[in-house]
Amino acid sequence: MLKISTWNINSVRLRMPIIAEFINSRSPDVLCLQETKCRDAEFPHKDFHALGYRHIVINGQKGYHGVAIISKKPIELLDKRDFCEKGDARHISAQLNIKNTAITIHNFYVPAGGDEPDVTLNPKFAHKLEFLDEMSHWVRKNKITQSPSILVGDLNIAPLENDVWSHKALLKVVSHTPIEVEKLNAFFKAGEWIDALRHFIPEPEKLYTWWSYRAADWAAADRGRRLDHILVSDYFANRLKKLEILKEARGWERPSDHVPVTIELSI
DNA sequence: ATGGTTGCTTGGCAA
Repeated sequence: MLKISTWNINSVRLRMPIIAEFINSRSPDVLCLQETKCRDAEFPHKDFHALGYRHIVINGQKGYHGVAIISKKPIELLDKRDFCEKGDARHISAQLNIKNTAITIHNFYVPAGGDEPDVTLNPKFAHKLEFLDEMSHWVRKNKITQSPSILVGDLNIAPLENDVWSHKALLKVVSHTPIEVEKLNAFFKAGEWIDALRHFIPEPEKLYTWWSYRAADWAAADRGRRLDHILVSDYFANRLKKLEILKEARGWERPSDHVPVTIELSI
């Protein structure tokens, strides 16, 4: 079995106590983090080593973005791809070998896209759409899904109607606009990815991984969105065994606004 | 319709 988790941590240094809490209770083989928000030299390697994770690859930058793959078993760094050539730390990939099977793990932090869903008024929204187009091109050109591949991360889009608390209320809110959903679906199609979360919990059940910091009472309002995703290539179609979306982590001490998502795969 | 919070860093952005 392979147990892999993804979590937008919103500052890895600040969140180390709850990362330890998560690791001690769930103990994934591989933990993928987004929004680490520190330079590579500032990454808390020692804390992860002490928790039993000695194999770490990181793509960090000062203050913004940043992704990491943290593993109990040896992993090999494959790539840190600069989508849209902006120098942002939004992707890292690594290879994990289990029982003579080479598994590629891609960890993404897709641009949030700002507040205004208009490419002419908002360059951040244009960047987000361009980033998604480039992802589709990349997955097709490099035949990413023709070998055993797992893609995780904060894709900053909730594609399905029940991936948000109100489809109608969010149609003009960045993360759920039709153009973003169309681009993300094009990416899904380009790789023939399997949506692992919806494999376990199909529509029309509501499914969220993020709750805003701005709600007075996030749990009572429960106005969430499914922004975090795990996609697997065809190799894993009959190997998906278990899913956990750890909603309670949103209520932990000094939480991230995202919660950890974990799947188990048989290899 | 608007404002609400958090993190990085100390003045505003970005989310």
